[in-house]
Amino acid sequence: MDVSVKGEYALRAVFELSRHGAPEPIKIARIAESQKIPQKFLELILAQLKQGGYLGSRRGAEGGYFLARPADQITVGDILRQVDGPFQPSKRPFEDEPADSPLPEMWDRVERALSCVVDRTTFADLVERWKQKRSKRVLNWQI
Amino acid sequence: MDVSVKGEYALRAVFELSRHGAPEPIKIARIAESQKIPQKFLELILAQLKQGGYLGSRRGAEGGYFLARPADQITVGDILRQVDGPFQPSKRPFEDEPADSPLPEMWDRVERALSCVVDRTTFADLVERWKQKRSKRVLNWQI
DNA sequence: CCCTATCTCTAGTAGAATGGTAGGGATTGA
DNA sequence: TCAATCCCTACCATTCTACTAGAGATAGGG
Repeated sequence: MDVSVKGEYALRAVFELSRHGAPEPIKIARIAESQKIPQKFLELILAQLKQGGYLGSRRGAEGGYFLARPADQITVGDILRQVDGPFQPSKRPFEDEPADSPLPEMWDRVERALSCVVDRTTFADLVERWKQKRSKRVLNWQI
Repeated sequence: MDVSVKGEYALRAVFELSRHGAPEPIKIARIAESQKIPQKFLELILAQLKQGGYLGSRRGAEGGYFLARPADQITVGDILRQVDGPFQPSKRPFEDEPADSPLPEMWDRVERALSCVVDRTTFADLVERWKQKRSKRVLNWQI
């Protein structure tokens, strides 16, 4: 019931792109540095996210990655599912399980609860919260 | 974001004990058979659950396992945490993460959402639902 | 008091997943 | 052209998962 490091890296990378907002691409190296992700590993992750249609890229000098659609149309759940695969709490039918087991119904509830958070949180939301946190820190700093 | 087979087995085993309800112990072999769990694997799981204080056991002939406390005082979350370890969605502090990242807060929300299901569902609840399902089936069968 | 059914404890293990690394090849902007 | 960048394939060490094996401890029945 935990998220892989890869998943966390993917979220951080997409957050970095969302936060920047600008249309010009950002280099892998810069994302890797500012989010402390091993660069070569990040390359694989970003390729996977591009493959899923969430990111676009440009190669050559001054190339880099950018969001393929607005930040408010990409959810945390999208990204996690893309890199870690679908997260069913338990393998769905679970062969040879007694037919009247109450567990599948519970797994449904778990999945819905999870979905309520990850499929409703967009990267625009995350950026919003990050900005709020930031302005608070500056406020404290001024006092 | 999924539960191990071991976790699922543990839940099924405790459900089996809860469903039976009686104070006399139930044999590993019987649980293994009725819930389709490899017996030797189940032995390890049950030992772990006993170690956690959720089950008790008696050895020798006519021995077996039983609930160490009433089914309405054991939650799904208890059992999952005992066998799979604490499920933090992401490794808590996550070293070298930018301090103002909005992700930790989101992981908190995920954890709370998860907790709302697994820590509020007791085995008494599961047995209750199982009975309802069962009586419905019988009803259909009679028609 | 013995014998057998049961739990208990320690190891081992094949296969998959995780979290990377290495090294070059393809493109593009200047 | 050339240098910076993404792209692609392969590899690899370690850990985790889902078991299996086998012997030991113990309690009830006869």
